[in-house]
Amino acid sequence: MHDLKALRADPAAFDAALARRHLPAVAESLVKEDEQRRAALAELQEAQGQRKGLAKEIGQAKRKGEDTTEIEARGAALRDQIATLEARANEIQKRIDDVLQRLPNQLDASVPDGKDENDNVVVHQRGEVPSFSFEAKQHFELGEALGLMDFASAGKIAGSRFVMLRGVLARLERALGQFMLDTHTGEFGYEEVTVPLLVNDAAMYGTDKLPKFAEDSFHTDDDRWLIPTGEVPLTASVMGDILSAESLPRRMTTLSTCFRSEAGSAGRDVRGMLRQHQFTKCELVSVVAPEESEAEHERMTRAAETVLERLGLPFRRVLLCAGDTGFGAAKTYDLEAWLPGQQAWREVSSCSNTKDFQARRMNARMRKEKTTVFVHTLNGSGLAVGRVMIALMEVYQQEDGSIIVPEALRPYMGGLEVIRPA
RNA sequence: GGAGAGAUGGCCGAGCGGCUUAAGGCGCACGCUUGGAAAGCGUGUGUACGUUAAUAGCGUACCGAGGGUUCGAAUCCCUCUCUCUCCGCCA
Repeated sequence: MHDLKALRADPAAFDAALARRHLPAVAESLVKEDEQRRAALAELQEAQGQRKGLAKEIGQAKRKGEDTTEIEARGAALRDQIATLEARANEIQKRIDDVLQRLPNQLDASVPDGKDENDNVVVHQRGEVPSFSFEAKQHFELGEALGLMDFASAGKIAGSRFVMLRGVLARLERALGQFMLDTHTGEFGYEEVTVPLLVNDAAMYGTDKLPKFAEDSFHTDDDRWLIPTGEVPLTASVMGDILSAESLPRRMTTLSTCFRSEAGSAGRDVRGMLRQHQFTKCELVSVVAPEESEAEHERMTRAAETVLERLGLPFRRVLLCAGDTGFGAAKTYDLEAWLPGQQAWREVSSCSNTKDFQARRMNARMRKEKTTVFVHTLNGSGLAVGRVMIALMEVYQQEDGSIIVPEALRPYMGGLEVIRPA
């Protein structure tokens, strides 16, 4: 959501921000609507004041036993007038909100211009891209050969874009999730939280998944949504709150299942478990004072990177350009792991600073001196468990199709060092 | 799923059509008092929008949420949400 007062104060800046997103200007028409809104509001408040006065007069007159027929008639007329004024003010407000709700967040000054992912900027790369003396396989070839990655059964019972992991591969996924949680809670001060996987409209709207991205998520018969990411329940948990300055920063992490309808990605990544309707992700969310969010963004991204480093997976940090930055984000770093089988860098984390964009939508504030200010919210994957597993399988694969378990994970795997065919 | 009770300011709690500008208490802040503290006394104590240079004033709205009745609603009516008690079912 956007600040109407800021728009009014500097319409040109508002349009300039939209232009960076390659969107048309709207400030002029919004400023006009806002003038109408305020005029209507002034009229309404004037009439409400009159109603208050009249009601008081009638009350006093009745107590004295005087006849109030005449004033009551004036009151009745006023009531109708107020109803009309109220309807008009609401209608203008709704028109403004409908436009504002659908406008993306303003980009941070440090975000590079650009059209799509080709204009993203690689910030740094960590770890060596491995070379193989044989032809590296893709994760699904490895997994199916091991007999531990079962797409056929999943397809039978659920459809495409689902998988059943078996045996030590199922355990590997579990191990990765535990390892991520332990790292973030133990070393980075995140509070572990288990969350509802079904949420209401308000939570989805507050985390900017509605109204624009309704078709990307699954909706239930009883009017709830399957969470597309743990970000939704974690962030929306402070919805409507006024937080004390001492309670910030608030850092939360959850290991949750996520659900995506993947409408509109037909034909993309159809093979394997890169893009599923259901996947596990360790999510990081921070709620911080406005002046802290930039530093928090770096800190959060470092937390996510640390997991990749411990697992010995080569990755790079990418700063998304203007055209590739998501709707709610002011600035986003993606972490991309190297997939030897695919010979490609693939996203395993996306860390965003939304600044006050979500906070405004869900009305989450903090106390500051005599007043309140909107908090800043950040979210990042720390990390996408399924995709990290894919990277791990491909990076640690051996010529015979076995997979070496990275040292950091062995305590979580009962000491297992190599995954071999079942 | 069935039956019942409830939701009021940071917290407790009264109010159940107009004298509410939401009583009273607790907490908190500031001041007085004191050698110092406690106690005591006094004053203040929410959010949003509008107006404004202003986080000063002034105005409007807000008693779980949304509708309705009325000249007037915390108070009456309807719908919904959540909490509690009991019953049923159940991992």
